[in-house]
Amino acid sequence: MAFDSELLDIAQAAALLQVSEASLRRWTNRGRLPCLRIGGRRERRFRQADLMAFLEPDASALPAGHLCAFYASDLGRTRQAAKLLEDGLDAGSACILTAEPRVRERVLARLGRRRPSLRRDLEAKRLLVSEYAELAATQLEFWETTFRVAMERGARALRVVGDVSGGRVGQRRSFAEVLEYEAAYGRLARRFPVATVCLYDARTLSGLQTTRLLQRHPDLFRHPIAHLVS
Amino acid sequence: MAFDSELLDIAQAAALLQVSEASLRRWTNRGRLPCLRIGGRRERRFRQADLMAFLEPDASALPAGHLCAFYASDLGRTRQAAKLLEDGLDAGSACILTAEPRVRERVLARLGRRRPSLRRDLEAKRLLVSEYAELAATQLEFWETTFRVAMERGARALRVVGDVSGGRVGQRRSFAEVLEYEAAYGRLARRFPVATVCLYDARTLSGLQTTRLLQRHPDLFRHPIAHLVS
DNA sequence: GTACTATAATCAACATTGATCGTCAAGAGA
DNA sequence: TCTCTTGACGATCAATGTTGATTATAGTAC
Repeated sequence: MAFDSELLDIAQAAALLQVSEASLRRWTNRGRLPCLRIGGRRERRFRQADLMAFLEPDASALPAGHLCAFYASDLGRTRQAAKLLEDGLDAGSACILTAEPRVRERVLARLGRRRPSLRRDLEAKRLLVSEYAELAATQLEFWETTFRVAMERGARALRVVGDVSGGRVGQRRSFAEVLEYEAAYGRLARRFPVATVCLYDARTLSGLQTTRLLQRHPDLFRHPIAHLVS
Repeated sequence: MAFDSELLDIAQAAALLQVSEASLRRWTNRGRLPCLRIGGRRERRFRQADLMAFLEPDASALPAGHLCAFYASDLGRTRQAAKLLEDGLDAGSACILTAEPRVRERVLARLGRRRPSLRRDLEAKRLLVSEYAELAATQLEFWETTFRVAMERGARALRVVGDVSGGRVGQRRSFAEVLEYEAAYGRLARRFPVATVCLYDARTLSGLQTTRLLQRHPDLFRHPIAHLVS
């Protein structure tokens, strides 16, 4: 069977995705998978691009992008950061954890329990730890040089996990400054193959602030979020 | 085989649409598909544009899903709701607006200014307006029957815009009840080709509440959000 | 120009397929 | 555990696919 044509009938589409035709019919009937209809029998025709887009990316294989996530407890923060770093290291990415010392300790402790090779990851600089600089400009320079060095050392992908709410940053910077920093970081990170997850403490945010943060992380969303907040 | 030329012969057209030449002949003979004739043998030639136009879309602009959005002002609420309904009506979806009377008035007024045919849309039940029921169970039954009736009436896609924060619901129901309602609605809506946008007032939400709401609208996100909140 | 072959149209008869509905048991996830 | 999804089956209906035969034209070789 040849898949070289743009449009596929339901049998070809089922073979391509390795699912039953019944599932394709259910998915299209419920509007989850787009399809075209042709002829008096309204036969389905699928675009290859739609079928490939229907394959959801794996959570542990974050593609490059600028994302954010929220925690509602200190344990939640530790768990999220450790999981993201574990997945990144497993995927062979050069990873960077940025958080205040107490948080770093907890995350590394949890990570070490699940990952015996953690010490070697740190020594080989596959995992770097750092703390947010006082000045946003200083921090942005740090990212620029760190990303560049990592790429020169042969890294194929990067992963950044930052606890933005924690430590000095969350307390000393105004919220407007945080927003501005996020926007600037997004522009910088776009030039590198880096998957970034900014962690925020949901307990310290208002609803309005949370939505403003989401606007600064458009990679999170499946659809354009022009009207997510207004 | 190359399809880059403007005119396709019947073999190329059949390959493009993944149908038999016999069907193309039948469709052209009955005038359902335009084609050009050439030479003393009256051979068929097809324009690519005609072939693509013969493919009928089966999904509306927005794919089905259960989304939410936030507003920070009454005007923002009106604007978002009107825009979503306008897009839905343009896409041919059967649309439903659920909000308290004062909000409905404003949304319909704004929509009417941009859409002269609004009155006919209402009369033809392409656009329904309603209000949230006191009991969640009652409201869920309303959705079930409304969706079913709309589909039986020939609707190919549905669109729901609901102002959850507004009116009685936001005030009388506890936040936990809202969360539970959203989860139940999500399970119900999954069975229909419906694109739903639940509108929330960001001014009345805490950061924690906002993140909990986001968890109940996983269709918003590009990636699984198992770790978006913890 | 002629002769020959390949091709497309047309028509008819028949076999196949896909859509739609319902049901149901096994499996995957929460 | 319970719920939802998936794959599979059956039945029905109408459109589609297939095949064959015939005819006239297009393309090609001479």
